[in-house]
Amino acid sequence: MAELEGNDAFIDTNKLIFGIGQVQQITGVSGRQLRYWEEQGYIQSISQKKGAAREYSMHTLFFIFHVTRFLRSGFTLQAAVDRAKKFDRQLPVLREFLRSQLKGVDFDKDQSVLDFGYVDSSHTQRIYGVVKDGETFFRIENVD
DNA sequence: TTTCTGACA
DNA sequence: TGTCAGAA
Repeated sequence: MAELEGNDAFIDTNKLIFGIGQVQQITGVSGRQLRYWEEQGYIQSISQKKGAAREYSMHTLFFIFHVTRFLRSGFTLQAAVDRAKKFDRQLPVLREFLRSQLKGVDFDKDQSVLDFGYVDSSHTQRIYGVVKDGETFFRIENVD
């Protein structure tokens, strides 16, 4: 089982800035909408002063992307934003859990196996997450 | 050329 | 929300 490398970031994602034109191309949201959403307080641009060109953080870009997904699902703008915010709060938790609990990933011919380590402190069982044929499920195995 | 604000449909 | 005008 290969060990997972440390998660030290090589790129400071906080320095990845996007202009409104780039956001339009990437998310498909029009500049008119982006300005309106900001005016309504749904999104924020980096220090939006006077007539200066707006700049968006990568985090905001992701947020906008998620809002559009919920909009396509039929939610109102307000509801889509609420959903996106909720999703945003979940990400750090998911990342923390995976970073600390995922021990490694094995790739077999017909399946991928995620090693989540021991089930408890007794270290008698190990739990795996399996991805096979488009399905996902857990598997617990006794440790020799 | 791109973006900004304001305004009209 | 799209689009247009006039100004950075």
